[in-house]
Amino acid sequence: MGWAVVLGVPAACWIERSVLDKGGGLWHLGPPMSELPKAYEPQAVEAKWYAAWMDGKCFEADPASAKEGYSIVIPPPNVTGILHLGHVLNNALQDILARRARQQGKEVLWLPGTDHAGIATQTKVERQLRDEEGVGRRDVGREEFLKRVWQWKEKHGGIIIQQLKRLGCSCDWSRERFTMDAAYSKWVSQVFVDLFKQGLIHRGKRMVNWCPVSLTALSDEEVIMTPQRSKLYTMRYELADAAGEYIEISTTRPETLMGDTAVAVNPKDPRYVNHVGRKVKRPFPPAEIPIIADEHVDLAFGTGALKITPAHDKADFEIGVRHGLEIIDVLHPDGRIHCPACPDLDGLDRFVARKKAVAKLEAMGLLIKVEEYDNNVGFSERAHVPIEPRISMQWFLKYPCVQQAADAVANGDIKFRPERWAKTYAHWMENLQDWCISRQLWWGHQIPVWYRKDKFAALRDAESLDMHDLGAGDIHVGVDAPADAASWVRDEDVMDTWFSSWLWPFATMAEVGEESPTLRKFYPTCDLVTGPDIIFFWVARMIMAGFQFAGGVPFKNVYFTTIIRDLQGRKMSKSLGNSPDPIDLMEKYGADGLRFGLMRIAPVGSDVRFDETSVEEGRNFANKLYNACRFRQMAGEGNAGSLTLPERNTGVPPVREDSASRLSALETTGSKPVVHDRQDACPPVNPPISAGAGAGALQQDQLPPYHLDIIAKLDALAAGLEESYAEYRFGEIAQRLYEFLWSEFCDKFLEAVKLDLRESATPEARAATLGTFDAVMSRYLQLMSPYMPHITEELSARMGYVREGEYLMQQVLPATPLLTVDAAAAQARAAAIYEAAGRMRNLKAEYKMGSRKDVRFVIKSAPAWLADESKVLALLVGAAEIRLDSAYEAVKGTPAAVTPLGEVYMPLEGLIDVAAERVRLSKEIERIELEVKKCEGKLGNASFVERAPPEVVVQETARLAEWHTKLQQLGEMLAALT
RNA sequence: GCGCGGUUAGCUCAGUGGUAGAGCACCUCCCUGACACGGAGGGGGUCACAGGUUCGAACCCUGUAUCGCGCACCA
Repeated sequence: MGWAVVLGVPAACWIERSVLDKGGGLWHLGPPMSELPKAYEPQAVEAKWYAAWMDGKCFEADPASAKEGYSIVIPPPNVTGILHLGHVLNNALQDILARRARQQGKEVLWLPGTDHAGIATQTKVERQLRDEEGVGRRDVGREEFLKRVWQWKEKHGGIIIQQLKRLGCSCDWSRERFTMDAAYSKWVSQVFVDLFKQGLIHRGKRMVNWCPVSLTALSDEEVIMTPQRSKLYTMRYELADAAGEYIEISTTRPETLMGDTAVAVNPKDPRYVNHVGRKVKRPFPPAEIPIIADEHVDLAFGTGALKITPAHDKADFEIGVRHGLEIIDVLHPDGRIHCPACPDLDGLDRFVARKKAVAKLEAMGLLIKVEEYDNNVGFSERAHVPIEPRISMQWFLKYPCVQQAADAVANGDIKFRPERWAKTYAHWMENLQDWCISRQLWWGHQIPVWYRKDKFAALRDAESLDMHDLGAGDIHVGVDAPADAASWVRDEDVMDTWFSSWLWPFATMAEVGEESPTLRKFYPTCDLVTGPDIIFFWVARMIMAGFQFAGGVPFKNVYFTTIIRDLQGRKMSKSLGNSPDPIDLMEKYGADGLRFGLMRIAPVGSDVRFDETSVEEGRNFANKLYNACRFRQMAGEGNAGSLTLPERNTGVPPVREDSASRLSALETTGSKPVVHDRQDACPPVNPPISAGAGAGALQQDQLPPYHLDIIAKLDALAAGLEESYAEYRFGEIAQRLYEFLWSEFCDKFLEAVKLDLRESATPEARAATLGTFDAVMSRYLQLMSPYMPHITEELSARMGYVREGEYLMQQVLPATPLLTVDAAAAQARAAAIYEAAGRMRNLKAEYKMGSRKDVRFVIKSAPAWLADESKVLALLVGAAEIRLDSAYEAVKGTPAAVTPLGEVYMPLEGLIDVAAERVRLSKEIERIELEVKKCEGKLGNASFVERAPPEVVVQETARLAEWHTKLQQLGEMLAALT
């Protein structure tokens, strides 16, 4: 029984069975089929192998291993997240790195997990609460609300983890972490306490970015500056001491004028030298406010006079502090106006109030003009509404280890790729502002600070009270609550989500205070793969935390991915609906196809425009690979033993029991293969074609040129990949893999050796060819494996390149080249033949015989060795015969070409029915003459030339020229026939 | 305003001083025993523009245009 029969069961069929029968039991063949499916069907194969890898614990990292460690921590996706193409790119890259490291014999830890995503998650659950129960979070209370969030997380959270598995990610899932895990939370508190004790964390009233929808403070990084088309209002305030005299002021925010406590001008402004120190009348609520002089005011902008609203603008606040101005807050936290003195505005939304305030000014005759104006407005990253600068009591962190962190990147201890991001990083590090780490949310790590109950109310009410005003006995900062908890009350705020994320590389590997073997083995991590958009949010902060808490850099290399855009160059986003669902793409093209397609385009250049056709290419490539192997199966067993059915179903696809014999296809028949221990650091997947095995073994120097050529090219591929990996050039790797398989292996080698697999071939030729195929393909599949893990595993198993119970993904890549002899001469011959074949096919096509098989060629002055290869050449060219004849005298007009193999002639006689061909040519000529007439008629028509668009005329002219050329060619061919 | 990146075939993109490339799309022929998710052949580019360096420039330098991104300002 041969392979064709075993593999005759459609993949999907036996996979289903194997899944159903997964506990063991006999595996039976379905109804016999004649052939493997022609097209590769990835879905079931991918699911099957992922399950097998998990069963085999292939992804689990052993800190006790003697092997060199290699580690990556995943950038934890939001627990609410749904997989998008950015995730796919990012995680496919990490998977490639992890799988490649395993092939290099390293002990690999790819540590996965999710992020609790404070605002995003809380918002989601709040919305659900509102939709389903019609209540807000305050209605249910903090404790109950948090219970709901956890419930939601257990039920819906982590969808993205399942999706990453679908993609084939080889994470050590036994170590999955969540930023709200108890152990992780302890780290967060501990870090807060430590930093507090060092005096780096403090609490105070400051101007922060306030999100009126989420009702929380945001860090500067969470504010997105967005260009807006706004209006610039110019109004006038009357001078208090000179009725009828005004000062003109421009503003974009008239709705905050109730909070104005001054008007500022530049001290150098000649227009206003006489104004400084006087007072103007604020229109509503009526008040007299001073005109002050401050350097900050730009003389050139607007009227040169600036209204100062210290409560609602960062710059105004600073001016207010400098001049000791009163701070009047006229906004509620949710963005509504708070101004009882103006009842008509009080309680209105800020944007509604703006219109009303303008109307009021106009009615009072104080509005001068309204202009269209483009400016930038800060938007909340999550809630997508304009933020409000707002003064509030918050916790701030002064960043630790800034200099060390900056130096680490500058001096190359941490290497950024592409390197240019180092500059962006350096710039940010030089301009650090304190980090506002408190958030007025419930979902997150609560600030580990307790206040004495009796003092707490005072703290809350007295807005000026700073934490540092509290006596040491009134505040407790610690990981655990104070002993007499009843008399304390905890700070209500939670921490910014990034305040937990920045600990990720080490907090996932060890508990607080734990002597962790994992940390010792795998920290610092080797590579971090992430998007440049979170270089400040996450990367920079992790580096600082690494120095502060883990004694050094958290990673050695950072690979910044590209941003995936749509074909119009827009960012992928849910609201635009331009983001294809990766799961759909995987259903359609397979995870391997998606991975490979993305790898070919995405990791190069800056941004990348995503086009589904690239995924289609990936799918097509997988199919090509599959069919190359299918070809091998159809060619039969060669000198290998016969097939038997696997006795047990292990959840792994059926593999020949004696698959080892395939591994030694060219070794002595009957010799027992060495069985490699799983722990063996370097088991060869497939021994190189033996150069010295026992009787019957083929020597490499006896192989035909095509064989040596492809072996040499495989070695070159392996070496090339080594270089590309060293430079993280993932697109280049994909391209090299693609070209080898398609252009070299399939288009050349496979075509050249087909004769060796025909019935008529000698057993030796057949054995040599199958052996070469297996040697090259087995190693190629291994090289391919990090990019397309599923199909390569499948094919390696089916082809018997990997023993039952073992996995390709665990095999170490052999360092030795396959080639053991000098192949330069053979490669030169192969190259000459391939090139000559191309030239000869050109000739055929030129004479419109591209698809005919009865063409005969004569080669004059051919090298002697070509005699052995002329049949192969004939096959490559698609010729009936290739004659080597040094004495050949070509008839005049015989088509000819110069090739590396000598002059090649393509005599036409006997090829075609001359009479019929003449008729055909004559008819063709007639047809074209007609076209020419049409063309000429058109171009001769004055009104066409004048009225038609110029490009159409040009096109028509070009067409005419083409017809003329063609006509001449056909004429020559006709002449050659007579 | 400062900085970074891009501009190469119809499209998406490679290409670090030596004859302009790939895939897709297009045209012609072919369902030939691995593959039509395929094979053979073909057309198509003033490498954004202008200077410069060089024997030689898509590539190095200078400037311009244009698109995108980041930072700062924005009354």
